[in-house]
Amino acid sequence: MSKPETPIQKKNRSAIMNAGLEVFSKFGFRGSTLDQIALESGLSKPNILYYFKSKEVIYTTLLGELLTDWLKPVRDIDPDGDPIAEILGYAAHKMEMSQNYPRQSRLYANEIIQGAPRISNVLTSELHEVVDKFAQLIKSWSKKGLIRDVDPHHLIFSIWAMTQHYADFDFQVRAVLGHDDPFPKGEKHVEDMLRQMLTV
Amino acid sequence: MSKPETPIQKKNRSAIMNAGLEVFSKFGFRGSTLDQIALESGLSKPNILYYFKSKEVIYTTLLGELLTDWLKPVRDIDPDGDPIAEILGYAAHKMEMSQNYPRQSRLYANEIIQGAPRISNVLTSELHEVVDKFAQLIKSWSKKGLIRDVDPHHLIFSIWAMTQHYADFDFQVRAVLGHDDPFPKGEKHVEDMLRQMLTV
DNA sequence: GCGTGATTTTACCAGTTGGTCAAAACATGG
DNA sequence: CCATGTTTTGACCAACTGGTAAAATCACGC
Repeated sequence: MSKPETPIQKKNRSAIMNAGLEVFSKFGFRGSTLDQIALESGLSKPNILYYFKSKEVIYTTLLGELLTDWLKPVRDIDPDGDPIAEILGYAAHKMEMSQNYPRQSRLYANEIIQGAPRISNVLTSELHEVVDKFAQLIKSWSKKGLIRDVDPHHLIFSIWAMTQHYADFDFQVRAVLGHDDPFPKGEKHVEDMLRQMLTV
Repeated sequence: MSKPETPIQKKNRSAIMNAGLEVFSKFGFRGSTLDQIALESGLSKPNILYYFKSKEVIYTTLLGELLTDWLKPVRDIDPDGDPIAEILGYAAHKMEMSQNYPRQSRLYANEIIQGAPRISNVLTSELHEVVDKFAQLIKSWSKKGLIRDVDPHHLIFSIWAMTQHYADFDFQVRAVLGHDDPFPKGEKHVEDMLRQMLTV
Protein backbone atom coordinates (compact mmCIF):
# COMPACT_ATOMS: atom_id res chain seq x y z
CA MET A 1 0.00 0.00 0.00
CA SER A 2 1.85 3.08 -1.16
CA LYS A 3 0.53 6.39 0.03
CA PRO A 4 -1.02 8.71 -2.54
CA GLU A 5 1.27 11.43 -3.86
CA THR A 6 0.81 14.99 -2.73
CA PRO A 7 0.82 17.66 -5.46
CA ILE A 8 4.22 18.85 -4.28
CA GLN A 9 5.66 15.37 -4.53
CA LYS A 10 4.30 14.95 -8.01
CA LYS A 11 5.71 18.25 -9.18
CA ASN A 12 9.15 17.75 -7.65
CA ARG A 13 9.51 14.13 -8.63
CA SER A 14 8.78 15.04 -12.22
CA ALA A 15 11.15 18.01 -12.08
CA ILE A 16 13.88 15.67 -10.89
CA MET A 17 13.08 13.10 -13.56
CA ASN A 18 13.24 15.78 -16.20
CA ALA A 19 16.48 17.25 -14.92
CA GLY A 20 17.97 13.78 -14.54
CA LEU A 21 17.05 12.95 -18.11
CA GLU A 22 18.64 16.18 -19.29
CA VAL A 23 21.89 15.56 -17.46
CA PHE A 24 22.26 11.78 -17.72
CA SER A 25 21.49 11.83 -21.45
CA LYS A 26 24.36 14.24 -21.98
CA PHE A 27 27.04 12.75 -19.72
CA GLY A 28 26.05 9.19 -18.91
CA PHE A 29 25.80 7.90 -15.38
CA ARG A 30 29.38 8.40 -14.27
CA GLY A 31 29.76 11.76 -15.94
CA SER A 32 26.68 13.26 -14.31
CA THR A 33 26.56 14.83 -10.87
CA LEU A 34 23.81 15.46 -8.37
CA ASP A 35 24.83 19.10 -8.37
CA GLN A 36 24.04 19.37 -12.07
CA ILE A 37 20.69 17.72 -11.54
CA ALA A 38 20.05 20.01 -8.60
CA LEU A 39 20.84 23.09 -10.65
CA GLU A 40 18.76 21.88 -13.59
CA SER A 41 15.75 21.02 -11.45
CA GLY A 42 15.90 24.09 -9.26
CA LEU A 43 15.98 21.96 -6.11
CA SER A 44 18.75 21.64 -3.56
CA LYS A 45 20.87 18.51 -3.51
CA PRO A 46 19.59 17.24 -0.15
CA ASN A 47 16.08 17.93 -1.32
CA ILE A 48 16.61 15.73 -4.35
CA LEU A 49 17.83 12.97 -2.08
CA TYR A 50 14.67 13.39 -0.08
CA TYR A 51 12.71 12.23 -3.12
CA PHE A 52 15.15 9.67 -4.53
CA LYS A 53 17.44 7.94 -2.13
CA SER A 54 20.47 7.99 -4.43
CA LYS A 55 21.81 9.14 -7.78
CA GLU A 56 21.55 5.58 -9.00
CA VAL A 57 17.84 5.35 -8.18
CA ILE A 58 17.12 8.41 -10.31
CA TYR A 59 19.05 6.85 -13.16
CA THR A 60 17.52 3.40 -12.99
CA THR A 61 14.02 4.85 -12.61
CA LEU A 62 14.54 6.77 -15.83
CA LEU A 63 15.88 3.70 -17.60
CA GLY A 64 12.95 1.64 -16.42
CA GLU A 65 10.34 4.07 -17.75
CA LEU A 66 12.25 4.29 -20.99
CA LEU A 67 12.39 0.57 -21.61
CA THR A 68 8.65 0.27 -21.18
CA ASP A 69 8.04 2.91 -23.86
CA TRP A 70 10.71 1.28 -25.98
CA LEU A 71 9.20 -2.20 -25.95
CA LYS A 72 5.56 -1.31 -26.34
CA PRO A 73 5.53 -0.47 -30.08
CA VAL A 74 7.30 -3.76 -30.86
CA ARG A 75 4.62 -5.66 -28.99
CA ASP A 76 1.94 -3.67 -30.80
CA ILE A 77 2.90 -4.93 -34.24
CA ASP A 78 -0.06 -6.67 -35.79
CA PRO A 79 0.75 -10.15 -37.15
CA ASP A 80 -2.33 -9.98 -39.34
CA GLY A 81 -1.66 -6.52 -40.74
CA ASP A 82 0.04 -5.76 -44.03
CA PRO A 83 3.69 -6.75 -43.49
CA ILE A 84 5.31 -3.81 -45.23
CA ALA A 85 2.90 -1.35 -43.65
CA GLU A 86 3.56 -2.85 -40.21
CA ILE A 87 7.32 -2.68 -40.51
CA LEU A 88 7.31 0.77 -42.07
CA GLY A 89 4.87 1.93 -39.43
CA TYR A 90 7.15 0.70 -36.70
CA ALA A 91 10.12 2.46 -38.26
CA ALA A 92 8.14 5.69 -38.62
CA HIS A 93 7.12 5.45 -35.00
CA LYS A 94 10.73 5.01 -33.89
CA MET A 95 11.67 7.97 -36.05
CA GLU A 96 9.09 10.14 -34.32
CA MET A 97 10.44 9.06 -30.97
CA SER A 98 13.89 10.14 -32.06
CA GLN A 99 12.48 13.47 -33.07
CA ASN A 100 10.28 14.08 -30.05
CA TYR A 101 12.29 12.36 -27.32
CA PRO A 102 15.93 12.57 -28.33
CA ARG A 103 17.12 12.71 -24.73
CA GLN A 104 15.61 9.32 -23.98
CA SER A 105 17.36 7.89 -27.00
CA ARG A 106 20.68 9.35 -25.90
CA LEU A 107 20.25 8.14 -22.35
CA TYR A 108 19.69 4.66 -23.66
CA ALA A 109 22.59 4.92 -26.09
CA ASN A 110 24.91 5.98 -23.30
CA GLU A 111 23.86 3.04 -21.20
CA ILE A 112 24.42 0.52 -23.98
CA ILE A 113 27.75 1.98 -25.06
CA GLN A 114 28.95 1.71 -21.49
CA GLY A 115 28.19 -1.99 -21.53
CA ALA A 116 24.61 -1.80 -20.24
CA PRO A 117 25.75 -2.55 -16.67
CA ARG A 118 22.36 -1.71 -15.20
CA ILE A 119 20.04 -3.30 -17.74
CA SER A 120 21.87 -6.23 -19.25
CA ASN A 121 19.39 -8.58 -17.61
CA VAL A 122 16.47 -6.83 -19.33
CA LEU A 123 18.28 -7.02 -22.64
CA THR A 124 18.89 -10.75 -22.42
CA SER A 125 15.39 -11.50 -21.15
CA GLU A 126 12.58 -9.15 -22.10
CA LEU A 127 14.16 -7.45 -25.09
CA HIS A 128 15.58 -10.69 -26.45
CA GLU A 129 12.21 -12.36 -26.17
CA VAL A 130 10.20 -9.55 -27.70
CA VAL A 131 12.64 -9.20 -30.58
CA ASP A 132 12.70 -12.92 -31.24
CA LYS A 133 8.94 -12.90 -31.55
CA PHE A 134 9.09 -10.01 -33.99
CA ALA A 135 11.86 -11.75 -35.91
CA GLN A 136 9.81 -14.93 -36.21
CA LEU A 137 6.92 -12.91 -37.54
CA ILE A 138 9.14 -11.33 -40.18
CA LYS A 139 10.48 -14.76 -41.07
CA SER A 140 6.96 -16.07 -41.54
CA TRP A 141 6.10 -13.12 -43.75
CA SER A 142 9.02 -13.76 -46.05
CA LYS A 143 8.29 -17.51 -46.09
CA LYS A 144 4.82 -16.63 -47.36
CA GLY A 145 6.42 -14.47 -50.04
CA LEU A 146 4.86 -11.27 -48.68
CA ILE A 147 8.23 -9.59 -48.29
CA ARG A 148 11.74 -10.26 -49.57
CA ASP A 149 13.85 -12.88 -47.85
CA VAL A 150 15.81 -10.87 -45.28
CA ASP A 151 17.63 -11.63 -42.07
CA PRO A 152 14.98 -10.58 -39.55
CA HIS A 153 17.27 -9.72 -36.65
CA HIS A 154 19.60 -7.64 -38.73
CA LEU A 155 16.67 -5.91 -40.36
CA ILE A 156 15.51 -4.88 -36.91
CA PHE A 157 19.02 -3.69 -36.05
CA SER A 158 19.03 -1.59 -39.20
CA ILE A 159 15.76 0.05 -38.27
CA TRP A 160 17.02 0.82 -34.80
CA ALA A 161 20.34 2.07 -36.11
CA MET A 162 18.93 4.38 -38.74
CA THR A 163 16.16 5.86 -36.63
CA GLN A 164 18.16 6.33 -33.45
CA HIS A 165 21.02 7.82 -35.40
CA TYR A 166 18.93 10.95 -35.91
CA ALA A 167 18.59 11.41 -32.17
CA ASP A 168 21.96 10.19 -30.93
CA PHE A 169 24.06 11.79 -33.65
CA ASP A 170 21.83 14.81 -34.07
CA PHE A 171 24.80 17.09 -33.60
CA GLN A 172 26.79 15.48 -36.39
CA VAL A 173 23.79 15.29 -38.68
CA ARG A 174 23.09 18.97 -38.28
CA ALA A 175 26.75 19.92 -38.59
CA VAL A 176 27.00 18.06 -41.88
CA LEU A 177 23.72 19.35 -43.27
CA GLY A 178 24.24 22.88 -42.04
CA HIS A 179 21.37 23.09 -39.58
CA ASP A 180 18.40 22.14 -41.75
CA ASP A 181 15.81 20.12 -39.92
CA PRO A 182 16.98 16.64 -40.91
CA PHE A 183 13.84 14.78 -39.94
CA PRO A 184 11.42 15.25 -42.86
CA LYS A 185 13.95 14.05 -45.43
CA GLY A 186 15.40 11.47 -43.07
CA GLU A 187 12.06 9.86 -42.52
CA LYS A 188 11.37 9.70 -46.24
CA HIS A 189 14.78 8.20 -46.89
CA VAL A 190 14.42 5.50 -44.25
CA GLU A 191 10.98 4.61 -45.56
CA ASP A 192 12.30 4.41 -49.12
CA MET A 193 15.22 2.29 -48.01
CA LEU A 194 13.06 -0.18 -46.11
CA ARG A 195 10.51 -0.39 -48.88
CA GLN A 196 13.24 -1.23 -51.40
CA MET A 197 14.61 -3.82 -49.03
CA LEU A 198 11.28 -5.50 -48.36
CA THR A 199 9.36 -5.29 -51.61
CA VAL A 200 9.48 -8.55 -53.51
CA MET B 1 62.24 20.79 -34.20
CA SER B 2 60.79 18.12 -31.95
CA LYS B 3 63.23 15.76 -30.35
CA PRO B 4 63.16 12.14 -31.42
CA GLU B 5 61.24 9.82 -29.11
CA THR B 6 63.09 7.45 -26.85
CA PRO B 7 61.88 3.84 -26.80
CA ILE B 8 60.52 4.37 -23.31
CA GLN B 9 58.53 7.38 -24.43
CA LYS B 10 57.13 5.48 -27.35
CA LYS B 11 56.10 2.56 -25.20
CA ASN B 12 54.53 4.65 -22.45
CA ARG B 13 52.80 7.11 -24.72
CA SER B 14 51.18 4.24 -26.56
CA ALA B 15 50.25 2.53 -23.30
CA ILE B 16 48.53 5.73 -22.20
CA MET B 17 46.76 6.14 -25.53
CA ASN B 18 45.54 2.59 -25.31
CA ALA B 19 44.38 2.92 -21.73
CA GLY B 20 42.77 6.27 -22.47
CA LEU B 21 40.89 4.77 -25.39
CA GLU B 22 39.71 1.92 -23.19
CA VAL B 23 38.44 4.22 -20.45
CA PHE B 24 37.14 7.19 -22.45
CA SER B 25 35.26 4.94 -24.86
CA LYS B 26 33.40 3.43 -21.93
CA PHE B 27 32.62 6.48 -19.84
CA GLY B 28 33.06 9.55 -22.03
CA PHE B 29 35.28 12.44 -21.08
CA ARG B 30 33.52 13.53 -17.91
CA GLY B 31 32.93 10.04 -16.65
CA SER B 32 36.54 8.97 -16.98
CA THR B 33 39.27 9.56 -14.43
CA LEU B 34 43.03 9.72 -14.57
CA ASP B 35 43.12 7.06 -11.88
CA GLN B 36 41.28 4.65 -14.16
CA ILE B 37 43.69 5.42 -16.98
CA ALA B 38 46.60 5.02 -14.60
CA LEU B 39 45.36 1.62 -13.46
CA GLU B 40 44.65 0.48 -16.99
CA SER B 41 48.03 1.59 -18.33
CA GLY B 42 50.05 0.35 -15.37
CA LEU B 43 51.59 3.79 -14.87
CA SER B 44 51.20 6.11 -11.92
CA LYS B 45 49.02 9.19 -12.26
CA PRO B 46 51.86 11.73 -12.08
CA ASN B 47 53.76 9.66 -14.57
CA ILE B 48 50.89 9.91 -17.00
CA LEU B 49 50.90 13.66 -16.57
CA TYR B 50 54.59 13.62 -17.34
CA TYR B 51 53.73 12.42 -20.85
CA PHE B 52 50.48 14.32 -21.41
CA LYS B 53 50.00 17.58 -19.65
CA SER B 54 46.33 17.03 -18.82
CA LYS B 55 43.42 14.61 -19.04
CA GLU B 56 41.99 16.74 -21.82
CA VAL B 57 45.14 16.46 -23.94
CA ILE B 58 44.95 12.67 -23.82
CA TYR B 59 41.33 12.84 -24.89
CA THR B 60 41.76 15.31 -27.72
CA THR B 61 44.84 13.51 -29.00
CA LEU B 62 42.78 10.34 -29.25
CA LEU B 63 39.95 12.16 -31.00
CA GLY B 64 42.36 13.75 -33.45
CA GLU B 65 43.92 10.46 -34.49
CA LEU B 66 40.48 8.96 -34.80
CA LEU B 67 39.11 11.65 -37.08
CA THR B 68 42.00 11.22 -39.47
CA ASP B 69 41.31 7.49 -39.79
CA TRP B 70 37.62 8.29 -40.06
CA LEU B 71 37.89 10.73 -42.95
CA LYS B 72 40.47 8.94 -45.04
CA PRO B 73 38.24 6.22 -46.55
CA VAL B 74 35.69 8.86 -47.59
CA ARG B 75 38.39 10.78 -49.40
CA ASP B 76 39.63 7.56 -51.01
CA ILE B 77 36.38 6.91 -52.87
CA ASP B 78 37.10 6.77 -56.56
CA PRO B 79 34.81 9.00 -58.65
CA ASP B 80 35.64 6.94 -61.71
CA GLY B 81 35.05 3.56 -60.10
CA ASP B 82 31.87 1.54 -60.31
CA PRO B 83 29.35 3.48 -58.19
CA ILE B 84 27.75 0.55 -56.42
CA ALA B 85 31.11 -1.12 -55.81
CA GLU B 86 32.51 2.12 -54.41
CA ILE B 87 29.64 2.71 -52.01
CA LEU B 88 29.44 -0.92 -50.95
CA GLY B 89 33.18 -0.97 -50.52
CA TYR B 90 33.04 2.06 -48.28
CA ALA B 91 30.29 0.47 -46.20
CA ALA B 92 32.25 -2.77 -45.92
CA HIS B 93 35.28 -0.83 -44.82
CA LYS B 94 33.30 0.98 -42.12
CA MET B 95 31.91 -2.35 -41.00
CA GLU B 96 35.41 -3.75 -40.60
CA MET B 97 36.37 -0.74 -38.55
CA SER B 98 33.42 -1.39 -36.29
CA GLN B 99 34.55 -4.96 -35.88
CA ASN B 100 38.26 -4.29 -35.42
CA TYR B 101 38.20 -0.95 -33.63
CA PRO B 102 34.95 -0.80 -31.67
CA ARG B 103 36.46 1.34 -28.94
CA GLN B 104 37.26 4.11 -31.39
CA SER B 105 33.70 4.02 -32.62
CA ARG B 106 32.37 4.25 -29.07
CA LEU B 107 34.72 7.05 -28.16
CA TYR B 108 33.44 9.00 -31.13
CA ALA B 109 29.83 8.15 -30.35
CA ASN B 110 30.25 9.37 -26.79
CA GLU B 111 31.69 12.64 -27.99
CA ILE B 112 28.88 13.26 -30.47
CA ILE B 113 26.12 12.29 -28.06
CA GLN B 114 27.53 14.74 -25.56
CA GLY B 115 27.19 17.53 -28.10
CA ALA B 116 30.64 17.22 -29.67
CA PRO B 117 31.99 20.05 -27.50
CA ARG B 118 35.58 19.40 -28.49
CA ILE B 119 35.23 18.71 -32.20
CA SER B 120 32.21 20.67 -33.40
CA ASN B 121 34.53 22.86 -35.47
CA VAL B 122 35.90 19.81 -37.29
CA LEU B 123 32.38 18.59 -37.92
CA THR B 124 31.21 21.83 -39.48
CA SER B 125 34.39 22.32 -41.51
CA GLU B 126 36.36 19.24 -42.53
CA LEU B 127 33.67 16.61 -42.13
CA HIS B 128 30.99 18.80 -43.69
CA GLU B 129 33.21 19.50 -46.67
CA VAL B 130 34.31 15.92 -47.22
CA VAL B 131 30.75 14.65 -46.95
CA ASP B 132 29.42 17.28 -49.30
CA LYS B 133 31.93 16.20 -51.90
CA PHE B 134 30.90 12.57 -51.49
CA ALA B 135 27.24 13.59 -51.64
CA GLN B 136 27.78 15.48 -54.87
CA LEU B 137 29.45 12.43 -56.35
CA ILE B 138 26.51 10.26 -55.40
CA LYS B 139 24.16 12.83 -56.88
CA SER B 140 26.07 12.80 -60.16
CA TRP B 141 25.94 9.02 -60.26
CA SER B 142 22.19 8.98 -59.89
CA LYS B 143 21.82 11.78 -62.47
CA LYS B 144 23.70 9.55 -64.91
CA GLY B 145 21.32 6.73 -64.07
CA LEU B 146 24.07 4.55 -62.63
CA ILE B 147 22.29 4.20 -59.30
CA ARG B 148 18.78 4.85 -58.06
CA ASP B 149 17.77 8.40 -57.21
CA VAL B 150 18.49 8.66 -53.50
CA ASP B 151 19.09 11.46 -51.02
CA PRO B 152 22.90 11.38 -50.85
CA HIS B 153 23.34 12.83 -47.38
CA HIS B 154 20.80 10.56 -45.80
CA LEU B 155 22.25 7.58 -47.63
CA ILE B 156 25.57 8.39 -45.99
CA PHE B 157 23.89 8.72 -42.60
CA SER B 158 22.31 5.31 -43.10
CA ILE B 159 25.66 3.74 -43.83
CA TRP B 160 27.20 5.32 -40.78
CA ALA B 161 24.25 4.38 -38.62
CA MET B 162 24.08 0.75 -39.65
CA THR B 163 27.81 0.08 -39.54
CA GLN B 164 28.57 1.92 -36.32
CA HIS B 165 25.57 0.31 -34.66
CA TYR B 166 27.49 -2.96 -34.56
CA ALA B 167 30.27 -1.35 -32.58
CA ASP B 168 28.37 1.10 -30.40
CA PHE B 169 25.45 -1.19 -29.59
CA ASP B 170 27.49 -4.36 -29.60
CA PHE B 171 26.21 -5.23 -26.16
CA GLN B 172 22.59 -5.01 -27.20
CA VAL B 173 23.19 -6.82 -30.47
CA ARG B 174 24.84 -9.72 -28.68
CA ALA B 175 22.23 -9.78 -25.94
CA VAL B 176 19.46 -10.04 -28.52
CA LEU B 177 21.22 -12.61 -30.67
CA GLY B 178 22.47 -14.64 -27.73
CA HIS B 179 26.18 -14.12 -28.21
CA ASP B 180 26.70 -15.25 -31.77
CA ASP B 181 29.26 -13.24 -33.65
CA PRO B 182 26.96 -10.74 -35.33
CA PHE B 183 29.41 -9.44 -37.89
CA PRO B 184 29.38 -11.97 -40.73
CA LYS B 185 25.59 -11.84 -41.08
CA GLY B 186 25.48 -8.13 -40.32
CA GLU B 187 27.88 -7.32 -43.10
CA LYS B 188 25.91 -9.42 -45.58
CA HIS B 189 22.67 -7.76 -44.51
CA VAL B 190 24.01 -4.23 -44.85
CA GLU B 191 25.42 -5.05 -48.26
CA ASP B 192 22.12 -6.52 -49.39
CA MET B 193 20.22 -3.52 -48.07
CA LEU B 194 22.43 -1.00 -49.83
CA ARG B 195 22.42 -2.97 -53.07
CA GLN B 196 18.63 -3.04 -53.06
CA MET B 197 18.56 0.66 -52.35
CA LEU B 198 21.00 1.59 -55.10
CA THR B 199 20.30 -0.82 -57.95
CA VAL B 200 18.21 0.80 -60.66
C1' DG C 1 81.55 3.50 -13.08
C1' DC C 2 80.22 8.31 -13.54
C1' DG C 3 77.62 12.22 -14.76
C1' DT C 4 73.67 13.97 -16.92
C1' DG C 5 69.30 14.03 -18.48
C1' DA C 6 65.12 11.07 -18.61
C1' DT C 7 61.85 8.84 -15.84
C1' DT C 8 59.26 7.62 -11.75
C1' DT C 9 57.65 8.12 -7.17
C1' DT C 10 56.10 10.19 -2.85
C1' DA C 11 53.68 13.53 -0.60
C1' DC C 12 50.59 16.75 -1.18
C1' DC C 13 46.67 20.23 -2.42
C1' DA C 14 42.34 22.55 -3.32
C1' DG C 15 37.99 21.60 -5.37
C1' DT C 16 34.31 18.34 -6.20
C1' DT C 17 31.73 14.20 -5.37
C1' DG C 18 27.61 11.46 -3.34
C1' DG C 19 25.50 11.38 0.73
C1' DT C 20 23.94 12.36 5.94
C1' DC C 21 21.76 14.71 9.69
C1' DA C 22 19.32 17.66 12.56
C1' DA C 23 17.12 21.72 12.59
C1' DA C 24 14.20 24.93 10.39
C1' DA C 25 10.28 26.23 7.50
C1' DC C 26 6.13 25.04 5.60
C1' DA C 27 1.33 23.17 4.65
C1' DT C 28 -2.93 21.96 6.03
C1' DG C 29 -6.85 19.91 8.35
C1' DG C 30 -9.19 20.52 12.74
C1' DC D 1 -4.22 29.45 15.16
C1' DC D 2 -2.48 25.23 16.54
C1' DA D 3 -0.63 20.57 16.07
C1' DT D 4 1.28 17.24 13.10
C1' DG D 5 3.30 15.59 9.27
C1' DT D 6 5.71 17.25 5.00
C1' DT D 7 9.21 19.65 2.79
C1' DT D 8 13.44 22.31 2.62
C1' DT D 9 17.72 23.94 4.15
C1' DG D 10 22.55 24.56 6.05
C1' DA D 11 26.40 22.48 7.91
C1' DC D 12 28.98 18.87 7.36
C1' DC D 13 31.79 14.47 5.90
C1' DA D 14 34.86 11.04 3.85
C1' DA D 15 36.23 9.67 -0.58
C1' DC D 16 37.71 11.04 -4.90
C1' DT D 17 39.04 14.42 -8.51
C1' DG D 18 42.78 16.66 -11.65
C1' DG D 19 46.94 18.41 -10.98
C1' DT D 20 51.72 20.04 -8.76
C1' DA D 21 56.48 20.03 -6.83
C1' DA D 22 60.50 18.13 -5.50
C1' DA D 23 63.04 14.44 -4.47
C1' DA D 24 64.48 9.87 -5.75
C1' DT D 25 65.65 6.58 -9.16
C1' DC D 26 66.99 5.10 -13.52
C1' DA D 27 69.31 4.59 -18.31
C1' DC D 28 73.00 5.31 -21.06
C1' DG D 29 76.88 7.47 -23.58
C1' DC D 30 81.45 8.54 -22.25
